[in-house]
Amino acid sequence: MKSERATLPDRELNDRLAASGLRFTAQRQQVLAVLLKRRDHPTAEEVFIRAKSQMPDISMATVYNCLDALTQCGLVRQVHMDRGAARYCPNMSDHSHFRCEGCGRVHDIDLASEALRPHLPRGFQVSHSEVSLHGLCADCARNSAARSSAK
Amino acid sequence: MKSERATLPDRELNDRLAASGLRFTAQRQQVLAVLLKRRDHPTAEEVFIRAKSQMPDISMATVYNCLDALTQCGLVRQVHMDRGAARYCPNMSDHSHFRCEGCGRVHDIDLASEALRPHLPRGFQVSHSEVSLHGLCADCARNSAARSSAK
DNA sequence: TTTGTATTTAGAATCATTCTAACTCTTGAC
DNA sequence: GTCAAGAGTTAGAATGATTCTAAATACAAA
Repeated sequence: MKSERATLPDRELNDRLAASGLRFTAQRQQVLAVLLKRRDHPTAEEVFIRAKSQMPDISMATVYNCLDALTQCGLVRQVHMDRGAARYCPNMSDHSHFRCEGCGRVHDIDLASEALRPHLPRGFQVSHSEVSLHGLCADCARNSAARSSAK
Repeated sequence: MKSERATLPDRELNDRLAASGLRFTAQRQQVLAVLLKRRDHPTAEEVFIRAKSQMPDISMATVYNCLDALTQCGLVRQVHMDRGAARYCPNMSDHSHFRCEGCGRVHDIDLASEALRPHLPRGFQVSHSEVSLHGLCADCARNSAARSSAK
């Protein structure tokens, strides 16, 4: 899980968009900035709220459009944890996600989906895979252990 | 991935339901029968259509209720592949799913989520995990290879 | 400039799912 | 057996996330 530069230069965004036949726009820049600032896997609605605080006229439809555009050009990934809203992640390395049932946070896990390939039946070709884990993160597990031994 | 008996006796269903404080009903029996008959991971709507052909008065709300009840008492699992409708699987062994982008079928894959545990950071406790794979199944991969070499 | 295309926007539409309230069926107490 | 209480079923309304639509706007190339 290598860390990426905190701020991706606009030039990079521009080039990536152009490579997919998409234009650089202030809204797309803003949405990407939101995702890079706090890498906490926000939902589209959370992205909307954060983006709106900087850019009050942005609309929900545009946030969805921008998230799509950024996903298309390979700067962002959609993450599906529960059955609820999709989340967005700017960490493009091959990794998995863990959602803590205690604090609700989604953690990046260094488990490459590439590692699953050997388990496939002969002849199957994987184009994409997703691993989602649920449980207690280290902090919450410690707290819950402490709580139950205290009573 | 051991195969289960094609028809689970009603007695078993009754016992499992009772163990969760639920009653045996004709609708729950019918919904389970649908899932056991064709183990093709149908959505709630597909279950509804199939159940309705045998039991014309059953409603969608009841199908959801029955699927919940069967999930609760451990006879059925929800499977989440795309962002769309949840699917239902009566294979309770620890396995994963592969959705073929060619034929749309969902295949059971003998990949225990238990196998992922060693990859977790120290202190994390997993209560549940799900692996979903996408690509081409052996049949579709073969067909697509044949098609592209023919042209 | 002009013109064509991409993008943004608000709101309507859609899809899967959950909720609600009325009705029905079971079960257990008498 | 009768009856009340609690489960379960039902249709339809409500919800939440997302996509679609149509009009307005902004760009980019000619």
